Amino acid sequence: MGSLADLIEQYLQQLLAQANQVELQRRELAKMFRCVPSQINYVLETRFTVDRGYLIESRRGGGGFIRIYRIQKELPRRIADVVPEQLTREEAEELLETLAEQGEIHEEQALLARYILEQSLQGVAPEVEPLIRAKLLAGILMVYKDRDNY
Amino acid sequence: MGSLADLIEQYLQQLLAQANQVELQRRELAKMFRCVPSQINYVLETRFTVDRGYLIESRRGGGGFIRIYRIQKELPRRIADVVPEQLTREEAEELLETLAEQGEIHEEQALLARYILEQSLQGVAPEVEPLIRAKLLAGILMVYKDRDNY
DNA sequence: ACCTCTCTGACCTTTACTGACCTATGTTCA
DNA sequence: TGAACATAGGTCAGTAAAGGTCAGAGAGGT
Repeated sequence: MGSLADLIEQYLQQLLAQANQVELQRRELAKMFRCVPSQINYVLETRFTVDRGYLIESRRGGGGFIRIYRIQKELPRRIADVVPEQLTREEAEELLETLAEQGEIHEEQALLARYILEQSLQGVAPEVEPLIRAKLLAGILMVYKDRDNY
Repeated sequence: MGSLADLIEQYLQQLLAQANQVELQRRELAKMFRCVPSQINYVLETRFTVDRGYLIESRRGGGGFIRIYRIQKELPRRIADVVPEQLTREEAEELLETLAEQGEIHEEQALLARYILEQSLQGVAPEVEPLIRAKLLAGILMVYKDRDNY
């Protein structure tokens, strides 16, 4: 950790922890972190995505702004609500990352889940892999959550 | 003993004795020990495996890093002692029953494990099934035990 | 001699960051 | 009114800065 992008992300998330909507000026923020304005876009594009529960709104020209909204993703009660029927590797990755970020699971648990997925899917026929991955992950999450139903 | 890999391992373990999570830069560490960066990967792959109770996380690109987490130390060994390399369905069944009886896991956890095994092994080629079943169960047990730490 | 563990280097992928150029919006004044 | 100017943010390609992978050479022990 410690890249500029990480710092900017932290700063914004800190603001978002207080209100769940924050407005900023790209130029100002860039000046604050001594970088080019497009760096701000980079941070927004890579860190504040819809997948992770954020929405971006912006306006150009005089009095322009960028607003970040945090979508109030209420916690799904059922694991099944969060894990689709099928999952590609990348989707599973993204899901775990999101869950960890939202504090649903610990970072270590996400890592362990990744490992289990990886190990277990060795030698599985490619056409059923996404299906099995989904069921497996659902199972693992159930264990983490200790039941919650299925 | 006395190989470079051993030295690097010692160094890292020393750091891990203080905090149970350590972050490093591959290039820096390599420079420190006057070796090529991929040597660090070798050490991580051979010494800091999940079997031995470690998890690795990393990021590439500018500001990249490698993080080593230590999960509970004795746990992986104990699980490896209990779960064989391969398991038939019946053997897995029996093992779960025994573990539940001995109070190692709860009855509900055994049920859930059965469910996960069943679901996950759908469509797996028969010749690798016992292998995957074993790894999967080991992973599940690791998760069960791991969960108790949080 | 052979086997296993170490170690290296060439090549690859991912992530971060910058700068040039583009588009949209507001303001001023002939 | 509308043309020119000022002030925002957007896009994208290119470069730099990490870590990952893998085949094969080297070293040490039996």
